[in-house]
Amino acid sequence: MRTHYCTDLDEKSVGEEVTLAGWVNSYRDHGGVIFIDLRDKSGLIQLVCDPADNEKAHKVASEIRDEFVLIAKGKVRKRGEGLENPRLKTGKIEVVVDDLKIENRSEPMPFTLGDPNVGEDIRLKYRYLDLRQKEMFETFKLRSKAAIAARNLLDSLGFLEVETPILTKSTPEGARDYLVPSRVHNGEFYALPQSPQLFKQLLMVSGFDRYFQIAKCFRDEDLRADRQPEFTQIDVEMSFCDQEDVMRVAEELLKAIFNACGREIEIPFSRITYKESMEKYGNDRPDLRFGLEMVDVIDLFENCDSPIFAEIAQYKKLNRIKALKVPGGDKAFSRKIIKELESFVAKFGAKGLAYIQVKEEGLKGPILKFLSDDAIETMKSRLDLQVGDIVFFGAGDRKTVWDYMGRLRTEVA
RNA sequence: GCGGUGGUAGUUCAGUUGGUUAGAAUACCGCCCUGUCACGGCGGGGGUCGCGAGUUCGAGUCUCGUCCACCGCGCCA
Repeated sequence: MRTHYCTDLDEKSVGEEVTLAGWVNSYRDHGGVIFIDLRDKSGLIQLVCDPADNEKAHKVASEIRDEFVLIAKGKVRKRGEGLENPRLKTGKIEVVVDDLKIENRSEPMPFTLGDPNVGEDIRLKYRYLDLRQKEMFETFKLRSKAAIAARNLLDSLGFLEVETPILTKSTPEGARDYLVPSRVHNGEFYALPQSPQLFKQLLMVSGFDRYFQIAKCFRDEDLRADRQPEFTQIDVEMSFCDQEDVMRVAEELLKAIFNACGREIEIPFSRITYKESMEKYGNDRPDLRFGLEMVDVIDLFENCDSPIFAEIAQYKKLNRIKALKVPGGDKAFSRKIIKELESFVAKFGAKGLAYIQVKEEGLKGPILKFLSDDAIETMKSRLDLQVGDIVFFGAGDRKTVWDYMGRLRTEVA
């Protein structure tokens, strides 16, 4: 029935009789000629219904509204001079319709496709409409490609794909289990797996050696913008291996997945120790797309005139005083923004947020008066301060300082 | 569980200090329009202002309660 997808056609198709099927993306009724942008999974093409060409098709076309489902038979024609649409992949051609069938009519749309401001609740309510959008289809396609690439790569490395049960016994980890009542065992419940670890030992001791699964995981915890209660995890397990083996498999896997999605990445990845990551970035999954490394300055406060800072500087193992220089930050951050950053870090246990501004006329900030001239000079060179910079300071026990300074780092980035 | 923000037309939003008949864009309906591609022109319909109380001569607007949504914290590897 259908002979082509919309974007299969191009200038080479001119003159061909084709049958297309799809949805009305938009229509323009000029009273005489009617234009229809027809959409299928491949993209758009313009249909033309001119009463001079075919009166019957034009009459059908005059009833058309957005999102009607059509089957259109017609001939591919090159568009005239100046009538081309460079924004369309098929913009140099159009299809002159000589037989138009309305397969299905559509109610008016409850929301505008492609409008990025439409709330997610309404999009989910009309999921079948939402999924018509190209971006939605591309997302599914990307996911499919990633999953297939992961399977192929792991298969090539000798991993066996397994599936483990969903209805299982609760294995108390950190997260709450989702529970499913059992009909057979009255009053008892199955738990849905938080992750598929439960069956690891069973397979490993049985000598399966290497296996993986692309597994659904369930955690009955509150959501975040980037966190769902139900998600998919690639679980890879291997026997008789060391850290290096595990990292190599992970790198190969990520390379294969990114490659399948059209991105080249370099392996091996750069590696830093846990300690270095915590000291410079304040967490164990640092965002390395920007610098903004925190710098240790605890030694400079050792004999300073502030009892609070001096006290903290006494215990170098447990405490930290970290400086975070934001180049050009003095100009970029208004008083108000700095206030907001202060209350931002306060949420994570910061007692305050000291800072030093680097002005034309010199350094400015309330903590300068506590520091010796020597310490200030050392600070200048250690942080390589330039006019226009701002430096934030976090002081206290190391876990707290790492946490809020690390969060501050990504917040200001 | 806690905090912040929001809820007004199908959708996205505006609505002044509490004051006449609650607006715009888009969508929808009707008429007109033969080269548009976000087509255009004219006209029209469409509202439990989340819900419930309260203050007031008068509430979309103020107060309290409640429900829902989003964002964050707690929680969550």
